[in-house]
Amino acid sequence: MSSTIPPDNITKGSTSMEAGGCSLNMEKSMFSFFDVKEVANSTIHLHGDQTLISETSSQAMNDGDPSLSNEEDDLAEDYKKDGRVSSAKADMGQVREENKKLKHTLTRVLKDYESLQMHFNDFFQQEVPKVSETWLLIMRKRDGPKKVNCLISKSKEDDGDDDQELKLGLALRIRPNSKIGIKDLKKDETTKAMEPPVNSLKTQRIEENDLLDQIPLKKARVSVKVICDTQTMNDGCQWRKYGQKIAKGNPCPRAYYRCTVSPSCPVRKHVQRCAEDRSVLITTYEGTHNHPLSVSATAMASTTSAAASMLKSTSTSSQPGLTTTAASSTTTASTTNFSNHHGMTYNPTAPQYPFYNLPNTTISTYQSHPTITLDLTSNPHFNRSTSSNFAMAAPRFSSSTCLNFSSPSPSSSSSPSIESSNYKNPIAFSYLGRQTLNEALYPTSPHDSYKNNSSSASQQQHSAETIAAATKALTSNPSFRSALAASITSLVRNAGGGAKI
DNA sequence: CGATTTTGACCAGCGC
DNA sequence: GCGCTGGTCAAAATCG
Repeated sequence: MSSTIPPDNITKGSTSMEAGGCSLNMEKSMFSFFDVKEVANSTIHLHGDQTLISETSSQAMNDGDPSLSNEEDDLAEDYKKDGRVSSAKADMGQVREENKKLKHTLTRVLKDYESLQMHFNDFFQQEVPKVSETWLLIMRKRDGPKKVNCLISKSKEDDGDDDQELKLGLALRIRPNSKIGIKDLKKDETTKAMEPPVNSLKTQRIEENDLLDQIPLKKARVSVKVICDTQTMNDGCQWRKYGQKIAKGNPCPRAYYRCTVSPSCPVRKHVQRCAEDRSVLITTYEGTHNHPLSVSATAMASTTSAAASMLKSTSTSSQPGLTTTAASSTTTASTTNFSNHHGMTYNPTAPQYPFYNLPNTTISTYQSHPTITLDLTSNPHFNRSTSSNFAMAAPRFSSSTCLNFSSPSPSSSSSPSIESSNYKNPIAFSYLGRQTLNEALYPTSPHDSYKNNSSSASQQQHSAETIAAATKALTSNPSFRSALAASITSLVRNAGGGAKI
C-alpha cells in the first residue's frame, strides 16, 4: 500500500556555497517528507525556495474517525486509479528540472565569483606592485657616509607567498657602508626586502626635496594619535613589552613593545600618552612584519603603510598640498585641501593616498626618524567651525578597543594582545572602535539602532559623515584594497575547506 | 611553569 | 671626552 519515495531518488545530496559572506544553503531536504502514503487529499506547492510542502496531512485530519479512514483508503485507491501518483511523479520531475536549473545558476554564480576575484586580484596586482617594485623612499644624507634606503613597501618576497596574506609595513634598506646599517641589518636579518638596482634608484630618487635631504637616515615611523583609555590600542597584532622609559619633556612613561607573532619579527612600537592631553595615546610603529599577518593586523599595517607612503610622495615630488617648515622639519598635509559637501577634504594632487586628505596628518623627523603622524583625535565639529578642513572623528575609545581594524570582539580585554576571534572572523573590518564596515556603510541599520538610543540626531549624522569619509579614505587606499583582497582570499580558502561563516 | 611585565643597567648617537 | 637622551637588554617579579 505504501509507496515511499526515498529522498535520494529525488534530489541527491545538498549544496552549500559561501561567497563573500553570503551563504547559500541548499541543505533543505526538498522532498524528504514526500510520502505518497501521506499525501492523500493533499495539494503540493512548489515554493520559491523549491521546497515542496504537503499542505494537509490526512493522518492528522482523520484521527479517531474510522469512516474517514475508509475514505482514505478509497482516496488512495482513487489516486492509483486516477493516475495521481503519476501526476505527482510528474510534479517531481518538474521539480527535478528546477533543481537542475538551480544547480546551473549556482555554478554560474560560482563562476562569476571566481571571475570577479580574478579581476580583483589583477587590479590589486596592478595597484600594489607599484608600491612593491618602486622602492618607495630613499633618504640619503648629503655627502655623508650613511646612505640608507628607507623602504616602505610590501616586500617582494611576498609575491610568491601562497597563502597570500600580506606583509606590509615599513622596511629599511641599508647600504653596505652604512654605519648604522650594520647593526640594524643584524636585527633585520629576516627582512629580506630585495634591493633594487642602485642606478635605477638614483634615477628615480635623485630629486628629493630639501626636507628629506636633511633627514639623517633611519627607519621611517608611523605614529597614530587616538583618544584611548587603555595602555595600548588594540591594533590586531601581538605585542610584548620590553621596556619603559620616561622620555624628556613628557612625564608619562613611554612603553616599548615588540611584535611577538614571530620571534624574529623586527617590528617595534612604542606607546606614550600625550603630555598635554593624557587621554591621547600616541602609538609609533617601526619596521616590517616578516610573517603573515592576520587580516585585522594586515589592515592596520596597511593603514600605517599607506600613511608612510606619504613619505615617499614628499620625497619624490613636490606636493602642492604639503607645506614644509624647514626649521621643525614638519610637514602638514592640510594647506590646500578643500572640502566637499560630506566634509571630506580632497587634495587633487594626491589622489592615491587618502591620508593626504586628513589635515591632521603630519610628517616630521624625530630622533632622525622620518615620522608620519596620523592624528585621529580631532573633532570635526570644532574643525568645521574654525576652518573648512575636515578631520577624522575622535570617538573616545572603549577600554577594549581603540583603533581596531579587526572584527568586533565580544570580549572586553584591555590586553594589547589580539583576541582570537580576530583571526577567526576576518571579514568584518571595524574602524574607529567596534564599528564594522557594514555598520559604517549603514550606520542607522535597525539591528544596531539600540546602540544609538542616547545619541542625538546630529551626532548620528556626524557619525555617518565621519564614517563615510573614513570609509572613502580607506577604500580608496590601495593598501586597504590589498587587505580586502586578503580577506576575500581567506574567505575563499575557508569556503574551499568547507568552513562556514 | 611558561609567558609577560617591570625595572635598572647598559649601549649608541648626538651636541657641546 | 662628557653628558644627555632614546632605545634595548636581561634578570627578577608577577601573572594566569
